[in-house]
Amino acid sequence: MDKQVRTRFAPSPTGFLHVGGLRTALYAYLFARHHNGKMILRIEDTDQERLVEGATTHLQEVLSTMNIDYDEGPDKGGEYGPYIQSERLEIYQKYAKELIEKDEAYYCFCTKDRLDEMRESQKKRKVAPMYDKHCRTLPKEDCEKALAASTPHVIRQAIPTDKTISFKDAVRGHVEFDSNTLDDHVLMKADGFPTYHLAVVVDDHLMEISHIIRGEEWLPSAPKHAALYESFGWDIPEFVHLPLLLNPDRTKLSKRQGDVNVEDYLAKGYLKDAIINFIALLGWHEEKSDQEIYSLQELIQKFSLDRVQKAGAVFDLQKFEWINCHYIKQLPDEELIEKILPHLEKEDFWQKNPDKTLLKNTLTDLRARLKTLSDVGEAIKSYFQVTSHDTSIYPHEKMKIDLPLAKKAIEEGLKVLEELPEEDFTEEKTKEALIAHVQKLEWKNGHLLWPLRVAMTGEKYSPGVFELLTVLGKEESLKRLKQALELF
RNA sequence: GGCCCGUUCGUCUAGUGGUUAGGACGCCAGGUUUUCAUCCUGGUAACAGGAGUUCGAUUCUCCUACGGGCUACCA
Repeated sequence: MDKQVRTRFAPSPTGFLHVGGLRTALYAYLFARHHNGKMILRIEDTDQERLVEGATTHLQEVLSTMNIDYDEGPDKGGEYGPYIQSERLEIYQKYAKELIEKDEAYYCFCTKDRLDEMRESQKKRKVAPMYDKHCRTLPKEDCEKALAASTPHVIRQAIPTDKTISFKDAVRGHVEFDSNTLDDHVLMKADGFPTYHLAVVVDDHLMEISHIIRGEEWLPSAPKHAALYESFGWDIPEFVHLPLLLNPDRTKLSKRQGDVNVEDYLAKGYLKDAIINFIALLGWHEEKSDQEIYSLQELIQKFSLDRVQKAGAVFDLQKFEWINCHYIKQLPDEELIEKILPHLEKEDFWQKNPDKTLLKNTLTDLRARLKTLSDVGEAIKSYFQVTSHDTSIYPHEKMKIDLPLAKKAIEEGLKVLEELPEEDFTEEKTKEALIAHVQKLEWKNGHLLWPLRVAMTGEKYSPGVFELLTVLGKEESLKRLKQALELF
């Protein structure tokens, strides 16, 4: 790469960060870092109506928590600023004027009514709805008169006629369009703001962006941008149109079919490393490799544009959960506890009994149970409380045990456990002792273990007897068993 | 309707002019812990269709089908 690599992520501040946006940002970041280049954050707020207050700050925060550490942007500064488009209006106006002078753009005074009518009739005749270029041939005098009278107007791009516009896309190769199918779309709106098409081209050029990495939904407007570069006489950066992220039904990923915001997943307790890992693999994969787990550093080292997939990728929650599980299992004790605490604080049982020692004892079992951090309550509540004593659980079909027998089992268990010293409340020792007793009684394991487990938790599903005994310790275990005995 | 893009197991993907088309998630079965979760073992499952090039195409070319995206003074 002879020129310095400069990529940008250019969201509009209209709300939360979409996972598709995160992937675009991630790829821009990975590519820039891989080539020792720069990544820029640029805020595209040219649509005043869709602005959401605080969205820019929020965007910056989320990127930062995801460790996507861009080099230039509204909050970081840089030599190519300002990085917020609403602060660059004079720049766009200047370049729009230049296009007018070059006859590459023209003033348009058409009213909304006229345009609506025109489109309506085009639809009726089943022709492509496009601007009819009415003002493109407006006599100069009329145009000047209208301008002098301050008639509301826009500036439209004068798309060349009868031309093939082609460009190279890093993912798709050579792409070409017939210029006659391209609309003379608006470059400058009546409110003095540019549209995306003008702003993006001007800014990418001025900010010396080398690779335009964005979603595939932009591919149809890329030829217009290419034409604009040509009108200005500028070099065209490399286009990189990423395949779309998809719903399970293969439409463009959207709400209604699940969460799409990064902050939703963060809040649910998906780890950021897991999110990055999962998102990165949606549309990119290392050559000749089966690897599934990648750190951010590893991604930077291995990422390349030519391994980007052409087809869209379904956002598959199950695989996402699996990756998240993987990362949770690898978390060291201290970190796991730290991450889990905020989710635990919502739980009744924790508010009543915030026993950190007990929590620590559950960690091994907890790692096997968590899909997301927010599952923590469900996963360990039986260690903290006896939630219910549903006696209907005891006469269980499979176990062929009825209530009197269950009671007897608890008594037998108690006998053994009372004699076991506190320090022998480990998985191995409790198992040894209880199984030996089962053999002595000539029972089946389940006849003793099942009632003990339910007695200690009051639940149909819970951790195993030996785990419970180990985590709870002698005192608490015996207390619970005796309690159960009274209840039944 | 028009324009553009795409198509390997259900999903994410690896791969090659000659392969038993590989892995992961999921699912199913078995094992461990007589619950659940974890863990281990095994299994299920794909080159959209047609034509051409070729001794041979999943791989190269074309066509068709299907899917998707775009089609605003939104981005």
